[in-house]
Amino acid sequence: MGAGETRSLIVAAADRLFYERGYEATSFADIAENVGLSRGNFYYHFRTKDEILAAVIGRRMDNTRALLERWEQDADAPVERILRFIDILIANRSRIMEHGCPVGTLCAELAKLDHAAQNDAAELFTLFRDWLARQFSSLGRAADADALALHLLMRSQGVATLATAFRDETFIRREVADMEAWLLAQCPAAAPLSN
Amino acid sequence: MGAGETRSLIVAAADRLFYERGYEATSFADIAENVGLSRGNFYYHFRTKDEILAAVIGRRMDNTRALLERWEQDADAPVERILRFIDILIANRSRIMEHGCPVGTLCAELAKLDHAAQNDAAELFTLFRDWLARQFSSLGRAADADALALHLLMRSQGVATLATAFRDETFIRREVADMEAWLLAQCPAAAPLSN
DNA sequence: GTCTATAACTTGATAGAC
DNA sequence: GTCTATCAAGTTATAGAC
Repeated sequence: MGAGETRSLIVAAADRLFYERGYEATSFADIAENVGLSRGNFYYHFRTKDEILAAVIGRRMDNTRALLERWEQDADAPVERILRFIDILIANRSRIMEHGCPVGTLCAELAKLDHAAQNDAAELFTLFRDWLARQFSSLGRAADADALALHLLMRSQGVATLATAFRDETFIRREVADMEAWLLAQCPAAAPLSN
Repeated sequence: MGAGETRSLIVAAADRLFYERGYEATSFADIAENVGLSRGNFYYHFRTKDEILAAVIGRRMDNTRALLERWEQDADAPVERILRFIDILIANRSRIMEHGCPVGTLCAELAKLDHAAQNDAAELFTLFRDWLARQFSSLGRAADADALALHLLMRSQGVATLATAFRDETFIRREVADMEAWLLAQCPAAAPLSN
């Protein structure tokens, strides 16, 4: 097994464990055991825990960029694209009820640890924020596109947090329906006579 | 110094540290040092970390009940009372931008640790949920009072999470204004002719 | 009720053999 | 590139003197 491949396995395992258990609660031993490596060998690939975290954030950045690109290719209409974003609350509901949103919970934990990488983690939010803002701009809401993007991000984070606390799938579905109704109400094309 | 008093000091210190640094990242040594106690003596008051967590959650439950009672006494109108709830995002904005919401972040962390006390922590949310639902009921929205309460809780959680990630006070104030507008729109008295 | 001393273990991290 | 052996420091937790 090549070094690059082993490194990828380590980052993938760390990504999953950081999400499921949290960054602080995940030890080198946990990750090494998960990959089937000895603790000693682990340090050949990553010298510090901060290095693994940086690699995990980088991996999530790549995956998120790929996801947003896919949404953009799969749907032409901005509203359809934004609906894809909203739908992740439904698609990932089980994991969200168990472990929350991967981005929101990582940012919250790093903020408490006053970790140097907290701004890098927030960049994951920025990817969604800018992508959503571009969709709202295409929708004819260029003036407040960023505020609309943040509002939608805010809702998804609130839903994820309460879904984790109450483990209530009905709540998720109700709020998703409310978000979709809100989205359609934001579309100027829905009220052509008012222009 | 009596045992009860020392115990109170420990719980108060743990409450603050759990909020600022997180439960997992706070050690017995941190708490003991904060209170000015030796590590050994600490175990006279609390035998396990779970016991401290239970005491901290109990303290927060008491403080929350007192807070909700105060809001109820300070304002007679349900709308006014709900506005008090929304206002904590403004009043506590600095600490929220640094450490998030004390309830949301604790629930998220305990969920990841799969901790036995995660349901007890969620009861903190339930206090707000039931109190808000009572206010919405008084407002003439008995039919969907619980859904409205959860919606408002959801928004406050979303705002807290993004405020921590982006450290953006303007965002908080904009979303609070939006929440207040939403609240007034929910009030049936605002549209008497439609009844 | 408070302290020191210490046990038993896990943590992140290193050195060096293969 | 992978391993074993090992390190110092930190973790929860206990025993026993004062």
